[in-house]
Amino acid sequence: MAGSKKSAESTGNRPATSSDVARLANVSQSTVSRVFSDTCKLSDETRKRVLEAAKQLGYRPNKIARSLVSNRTNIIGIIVMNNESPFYATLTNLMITACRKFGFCSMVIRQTPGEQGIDAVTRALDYRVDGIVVTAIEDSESASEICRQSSVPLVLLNRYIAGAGVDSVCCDNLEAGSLAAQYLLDKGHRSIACLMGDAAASTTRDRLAGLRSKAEERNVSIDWVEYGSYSYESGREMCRKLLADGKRPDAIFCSGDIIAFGAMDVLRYELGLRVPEDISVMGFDDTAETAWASYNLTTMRQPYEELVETACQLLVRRIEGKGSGVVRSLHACRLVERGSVQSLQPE
Amino acid sequence: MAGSKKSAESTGNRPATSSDVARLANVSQSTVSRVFSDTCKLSDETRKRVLEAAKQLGYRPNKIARSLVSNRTNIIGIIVMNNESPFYATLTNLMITACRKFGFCSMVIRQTPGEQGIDAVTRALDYRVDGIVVTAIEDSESASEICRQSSVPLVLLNRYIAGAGVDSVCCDNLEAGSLAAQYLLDKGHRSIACLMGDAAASTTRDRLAGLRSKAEERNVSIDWVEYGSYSYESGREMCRKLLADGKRPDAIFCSGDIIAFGAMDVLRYELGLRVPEDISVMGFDDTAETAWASYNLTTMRQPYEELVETACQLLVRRIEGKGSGVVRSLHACRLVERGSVQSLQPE
DNA sequence: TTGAAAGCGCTACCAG
DNA sequence: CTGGTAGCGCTTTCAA
Repeated sequence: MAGSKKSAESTGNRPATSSDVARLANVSQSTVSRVFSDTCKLSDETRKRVLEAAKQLGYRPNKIARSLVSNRTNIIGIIVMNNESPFYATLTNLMITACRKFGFCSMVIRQTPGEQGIDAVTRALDYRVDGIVVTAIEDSESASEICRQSSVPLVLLNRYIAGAGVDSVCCDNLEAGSLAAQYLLDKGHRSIACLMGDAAASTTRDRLAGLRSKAEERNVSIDWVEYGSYSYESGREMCRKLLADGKRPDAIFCSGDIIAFGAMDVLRYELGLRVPEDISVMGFDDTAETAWASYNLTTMRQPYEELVETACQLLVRRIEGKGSGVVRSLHACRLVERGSVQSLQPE
Repeated sequence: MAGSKKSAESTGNRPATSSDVARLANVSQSTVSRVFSDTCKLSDETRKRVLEAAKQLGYRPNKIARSLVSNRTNIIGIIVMNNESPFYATLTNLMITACRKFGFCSMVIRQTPGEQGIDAVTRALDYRVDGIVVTAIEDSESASEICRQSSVPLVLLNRYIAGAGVDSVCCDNLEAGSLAAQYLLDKGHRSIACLMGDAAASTTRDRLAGLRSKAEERNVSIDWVEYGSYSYESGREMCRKLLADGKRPDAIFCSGDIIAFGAMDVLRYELGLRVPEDISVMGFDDTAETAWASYNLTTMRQPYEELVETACQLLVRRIEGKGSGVVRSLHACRLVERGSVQSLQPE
């Protein structure tokens, strides 16, 4: 149709291609390509002419076409699930920012409730993403398997799989749990209840294990443990259930801040208890809301930036073919003391 | 190197291509393509053979290659900025889900602080996304201009540009503001202060305008208005500033829930005032935290799902080349009455 | 330093 | 219903 008029300053309505630019600048298409891929050996004169023509036509290289031949999309797949929680939302946002910093775009894939983890990964793989980051996901094993088959690097963020050959980056939940226990114990708390998220997650298990071992080291046993999920509602329910049994711990350790918020609200507004005067509450993650005056929650801070930066760096190194054995990168948490834990010491 | 062995059950380490499958199934490459693009006219026999071969090789069509020829990536660019706020995080998550429902993947692009809005859009355009959704962005005009030039559909979500020829989907902020005023007035409040987010945003302006016009209709003037941004900290600061001036309104209307949280916390924990007994607070958006017992915030609910669904539908229709003039889709908000507004009526 | 030509993996057209 | 063939817009040899 309108295709015959090829002498063109204008390219009709379709985006200009390198050939269009070449024609206008009176050079070969290869030369145009070279200008935009910085394969430096070009005369200034030619480069200038090309750049001018490109500008005139509003030319920008088509990354899809580039990807096809270079076998690199410069896209990182970010696979998420429970993104409603502030913790994961933050992690995802930071991850997108970090990817950008390393020159990558982010394809965010949410694993839908009914969906297998492997299907979410496959959707990313279909676009030939250069690498994949997984935060929460069900069935990470098969996900990692399919990535290996496609030889696409995968890193687990805030998760790990024992024994599996997958790179992972998390905080040292074991140590953090232990630190939390130590803090609570030092403050004189002896009966400590635990409100835990998803029992299947490595993070949940490690936090409890760390807490427990430190407590036992000090001859305190952790007898009251509830499991639920990382959500406000679950925090409420677990708290209700705990207290309904007539248990009255000195302190409640929650494996996530959002659980702590739910618990605190039940304690204060359903049971009429004061926090921390009547009962202490401790969280985990240090999401933005912890600092809000209504909660003012003492918590273990995850080193967000560090985690994300490391994960991204690791992934990029893999993408560039560097890197050797399986990496399991562990990062220290830090106690952030606010006002939700009472000191029971006579001092 | 290893390229000569083309008889292959295995394709080395690279992903299998349609040609690999064709060879194994003893059909032409075109036939393989047909099987996977559902151009139905194929004998069951052939289809079965192809599918089997594909399975054996772990073949999946390369969407990048498909995109190059079909001129459709099936990717939607989602451009966000202030994604720290729960409201935008929710919107983004829902948008990703909606895109998926319509068969699209999401490339999430965060406009970095120093970056021009147009650059963020350009990054998406470089990947030839089929359409773009913009929530927060600076300088939407030039963004919309470049989309028009590339003839890539754009829809503004929770924003609009007066006069510009851009599709937009938002809630009816004017009406919502008016509804909020009506509610506050009906409850007997006469001196109403406003803590507003970003003064430049159409949403902010409309909410205030709606509130103001309804108030004036009832002979109440709105004299105390602070501007800031949609953040907890800003909420705190505005509230401090408001009350430090010795002003003591009956009620404070906040143009976003997160502002209200900051305000409530200052009222309660810095000024020792009770909400709602001493002063009433009303929010806007209905983010998840509003229902938390600590806040229990009365607010105007944005119809999230409806907004997102509409935006996605609109975008998809544009992508498919349907649709006519500029659409400005407006959606009603609904008052959600919780416990942060006191009735001043003698009743 | 530049140009010509091949080809990335796919769709789509045209024959048969 | 199936195969051959021509590109999509780009990078990358290989020559000149």
